[in-house]
Amino acid sequence: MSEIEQQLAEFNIRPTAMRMLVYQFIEQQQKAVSLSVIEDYFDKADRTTLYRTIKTFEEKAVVHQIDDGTGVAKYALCEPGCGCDIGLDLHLHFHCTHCNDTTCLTDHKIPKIKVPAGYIAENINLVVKGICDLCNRT
Amino acid sequence: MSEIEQQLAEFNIRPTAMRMLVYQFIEQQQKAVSLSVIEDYFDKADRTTLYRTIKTFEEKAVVHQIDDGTGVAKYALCEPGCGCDIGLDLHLHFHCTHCNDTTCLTDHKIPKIKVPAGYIAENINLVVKGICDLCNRT
DNA sequence: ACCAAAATGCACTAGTGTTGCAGCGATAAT
DNA sequence: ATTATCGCTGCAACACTAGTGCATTTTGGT
Repeated sequence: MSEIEQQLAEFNIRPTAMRMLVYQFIEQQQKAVSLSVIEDYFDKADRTTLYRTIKTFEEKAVVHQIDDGTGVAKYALCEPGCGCDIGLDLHLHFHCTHCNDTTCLTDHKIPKIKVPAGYIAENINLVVKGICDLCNRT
Repeated sequence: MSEIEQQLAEFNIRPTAMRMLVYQFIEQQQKAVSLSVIEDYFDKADRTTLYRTIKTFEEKAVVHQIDDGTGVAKYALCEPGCGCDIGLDLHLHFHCTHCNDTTCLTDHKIPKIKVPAGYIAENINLVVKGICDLCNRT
């Protein structure tokens, strides 16, 4: 039983070949990936399969969806303390307007936000836009 | 010269009938509106015209685009100190997951966010999701 | 009134997200 | 081992949003 197989099993996901490959691919990336990127990489596989694979991962809190304002959903692996398993996604994301990459800043937590009386805050999405480390140096 | 005509003139926008109507409509809303909502309201007008009207408003910093995570762009009037005129959009937005409405919380500013060394933060998008005042009371 | 420029309307394209359905393979029950 | 079942996969199709090119109309300036 491979390592990836074990990890998927922990999330109660049946470890099919496709799922293991997709998991491995997302794991290798240092950034959040969109569905189209995954499609391009696995050009043999069907769009729908990849779509549903991601949906499954999302439901089981393997990955979380990131909306960086570009209009396309991106996904990144959840990490311990990520909060995704309890429906929260309280770390912030950085979107580089130069290379268009989006990364999780897991160790930078979102500060406490006050909302007006009568409002109930359940979740927070915070995306910082700017120039990333890599683009800044070149 | 009507009041709306004057306001558009201040932004260097030629006050056509269509634009004045759209401006008036957005102004009347207490929430951010999507393009489809505007289309439904002005069912006589062409989609493209409304689309380009909004684009013009956005370029001239009359309205700002809001990405609340629903996948469709919404728009709301800019206000003094909104920051849109200098490319910043530093107030936060509230998206009600119950009624799907998104509102500007203009008087609630975004706290200072720290980013890792090497990163340059240029703009911040902060959307709080939850239950709004109105939905909470009913 | 006339002309140039801008605004409008129509047609069309592209991309993303989503669903229904049929086939196939793995798994479980007999 | 055979069969029944369930879930995964692939194909096709649809809905919606965003965007573009071009012809036509409207607008503002002279």
